[in-house]
Amino acid sequence: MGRSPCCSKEGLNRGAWTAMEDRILKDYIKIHGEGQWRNLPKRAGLKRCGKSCRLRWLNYLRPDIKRGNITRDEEELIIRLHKLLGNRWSLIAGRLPGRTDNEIKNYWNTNIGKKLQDKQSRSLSNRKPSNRSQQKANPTIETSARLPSEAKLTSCVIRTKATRCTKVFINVPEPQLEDTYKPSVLRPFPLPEEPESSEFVPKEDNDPSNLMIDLEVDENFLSEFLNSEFSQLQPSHFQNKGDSYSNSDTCDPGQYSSTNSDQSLFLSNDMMQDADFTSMASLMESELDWLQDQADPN
DNA sequence: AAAGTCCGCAACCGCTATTTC
DNA sequence: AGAAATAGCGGTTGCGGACTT
Repeated sequence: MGRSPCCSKEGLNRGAWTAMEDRILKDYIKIHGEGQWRNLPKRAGLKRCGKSCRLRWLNYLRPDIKRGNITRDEEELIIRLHKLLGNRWSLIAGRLPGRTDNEIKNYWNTNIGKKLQDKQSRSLSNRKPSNRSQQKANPTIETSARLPSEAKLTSCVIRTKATRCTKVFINVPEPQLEDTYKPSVLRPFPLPEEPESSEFVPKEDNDPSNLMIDLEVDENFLSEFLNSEFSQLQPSHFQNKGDSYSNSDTCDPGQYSSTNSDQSLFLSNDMMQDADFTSMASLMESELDWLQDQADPN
């Protein structure tokens, strides 16, 4: 399906915005509101493409943008949310009022990701001589955009292209009849400050017992999930597409796919003591409770 | 003081999902 | 039904300031 470019690039300004342009855009949106980005530049008299205007507004000019350094609390929240959501920066930003996805993404790439990587490499070198394959096997290394593609395969949440999340993949655990859910298992990968020898022992990703269920999630499910009372969500939000372990849309869990169809929020085997919806909801509810507490202790 | 390097951030790019016609 | 338009997302780039040599 051919698409015309969002704007004709001829005669348009590029690069940093001037104070004048900012003012024009701000004033225009104050009067006419957001939206209609394609037509906005022409109407406002800006020599910018609509996309650029939208980005400038969302990431910089919006009145509710919080400026200033990311606090320690915010950083911790970002780390937690990133463990839960992967590189879904807009979802993470949604839990941090006043922060933009771009800001969080940049912060992650320049600060947190680097810290985690340093910690990781230090702990690896303390244990054994550095070994690429060992580093690759450790899921706590979340790679930044600038890392080579090989390194990206180490991540537990793989999204090679910008897509909206419409599916949830769950590893079905082996039957553990007596096990009941323990909140601690919700954090499948040790936090940076947690010792590696916690009770969590990652399973081999290519363990064939890790069946995957491709759950089709209805519209905006994840946002709903994050913003709603979990008790109000119904199992009907999911439609089991069946055994997708061998589904061509998915991939061998040990060789995370880099195809377009990979839109998974990956919940590891150890996050799930039970594969049914109730357990999944309670798992996420518990984690979100914790996050809520951090964001708003009252 | 000048040149080179590093790093953070804003902006851009290419893509998909959704909506509209 | 399907093409086009629009909105939104995450990855990547490049500018400019800070720092080092």
